[in-house]
Amino acid sequence: MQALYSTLESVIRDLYAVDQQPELTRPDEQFGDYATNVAMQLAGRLRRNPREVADEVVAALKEKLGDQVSDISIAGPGFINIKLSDSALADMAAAAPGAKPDTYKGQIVVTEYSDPNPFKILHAGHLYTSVVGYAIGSLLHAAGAEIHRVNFGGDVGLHVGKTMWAMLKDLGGEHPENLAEIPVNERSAWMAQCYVTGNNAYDEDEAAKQAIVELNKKVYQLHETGERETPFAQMYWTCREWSYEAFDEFYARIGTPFEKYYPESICAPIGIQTVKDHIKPGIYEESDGAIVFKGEPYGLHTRVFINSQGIPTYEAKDVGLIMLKKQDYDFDRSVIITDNGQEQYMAVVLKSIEQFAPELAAATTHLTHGIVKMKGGVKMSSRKGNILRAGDVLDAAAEANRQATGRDDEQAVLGAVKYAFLKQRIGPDIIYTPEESISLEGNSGPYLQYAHARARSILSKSSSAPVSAIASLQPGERSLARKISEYPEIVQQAVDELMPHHICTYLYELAQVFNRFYEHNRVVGDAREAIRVKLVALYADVLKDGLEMLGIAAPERM
RNA sequence: GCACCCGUAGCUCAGCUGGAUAGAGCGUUGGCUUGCGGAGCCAAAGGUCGUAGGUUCGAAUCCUGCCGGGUGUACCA
Repeated sequence: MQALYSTLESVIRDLYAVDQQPELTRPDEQFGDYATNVAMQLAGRLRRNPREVADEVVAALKEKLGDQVSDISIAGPGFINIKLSDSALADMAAAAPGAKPDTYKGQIVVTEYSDPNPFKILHAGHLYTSVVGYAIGSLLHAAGAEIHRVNFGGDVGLHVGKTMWAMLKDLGGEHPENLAEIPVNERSAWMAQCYVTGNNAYDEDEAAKQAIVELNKKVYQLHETGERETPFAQMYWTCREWSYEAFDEFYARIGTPFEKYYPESICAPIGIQTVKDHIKPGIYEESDGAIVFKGEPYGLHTRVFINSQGIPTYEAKDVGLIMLKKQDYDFDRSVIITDNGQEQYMAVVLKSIEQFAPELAAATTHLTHGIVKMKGGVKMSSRKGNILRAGDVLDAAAEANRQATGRDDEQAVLGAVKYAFLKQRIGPDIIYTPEESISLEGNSGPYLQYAHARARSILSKSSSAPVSAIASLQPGERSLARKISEYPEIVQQAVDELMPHHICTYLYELAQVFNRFYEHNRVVGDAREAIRVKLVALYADVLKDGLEMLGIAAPERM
């Protein structure tokens, strides 16, 4: 591919002495292996007939490529279609499984995603962003980056005040000893319920609202003073620990571990300091007792970084987080993945940082995804308690898998859920339908896992050594080789866009091509067994590589 | 009000750095019985790519207006 591209580029330079970036695409198989529209682009620039230009380019290409190609032809308004020789195509396929881009070679990249808040419950959205974030991290890693996966969450903030308020009510006051009565497996649910209760009280009861605001301040003070012994402090620290234990357990279960948690309490001091150090016109400014950044000059809006009570908002903590990440990792790039409700918010935060640390703002990428919605389009809110919990999603998938196969296969369950999330382009909302997400048929995770296991099974039945080089291919074999050879280009595209769904789309198409091949071509026992075993092995290797990059297991047997 | 995002088959989505007949899964209808794993394969039906213009040799893709849906917009996260 790369060689073909440079050849095409040099041919154009030699012929026309112009700097034209040619485009090489993978056309419909009937047209060839590669196609370029460069003749039509050049025709416009040179004011010539596109077919004539194409003729000249084709002649030069044939000259240079020699037996690398079996045919180069002109079609339609001036497309140049290139068909590789069988051996050249087979060589490309053979190199496909291990080929990786070097886009991020030598770079340190910090990825931050999932970001659940302690004292609240993990919902389907956290599951989604964990899966997607993990896959994006894998893409960066595959492209050569040294990757650090971190997680940011609010162990301080109004939601903690709300939860603590309801906890105090439920436990009859500051009685940390009563926490022992809550069964271990009910801790998360209890805290989630307290949050909902506290949130409702905050909205409906003025006295409760005042009390919650005070509790919020009190929690901040715990961090300032390091207090851990008072009954209130014991309650807070115990429940905070429960949250992180639950998070660890969850991430371990789904296979998306994190290297570090950045609690907001850690980010707050450095955030406040950074903001205060830059109180000057055009950066952070005092307004109505609060410290704000005015985004209007940049087409953005004004946001509060430190409120009039002196408490840092999420904005200041995010500033602190960015400073801390830089201190800890000295990254070349920081990738933050959140839902798209944060897009304009983050734009303000980054614009404010740009005013005093432009290089830091420039090295930060904010990727946003949609919200997980239930079928029917109802947005889930942990504030109201009508949420689909992360555990519920996995449990439903496990139950469906059990119904379908009569077995408990955690790998298939995770594969189903992860793939259902990953196959969709990152950006728009995700309409989550439990029944569909766990489907074992069609474009699904288990389909691909099964495809891989099946291919391995075929290989285990053959005693034939795969050929080292393939000289010629029959039509079905050629289609398979051609599809396999596309893999590196797909990975490159996924890396360039940081879009894992390209991998999903490709792997599914690959499996379809294979199944068609396999339907009509015997492998074990056939005269062409050595060649076909080679192709099946390459196919299985690409499936495995792709699935694992997505964070999906590729079992040998199912 | 202003800003941003989204409208492709009954449903869920690919395709969007402009290109050759708009693709897939699910669902619907009809085929594939003895062979390497049928979680499969083959076929049919189903689309004014929200809408009206514009740019272009060429527009689902780029630009503008409109319609419909969503999000954000100062002391929540």
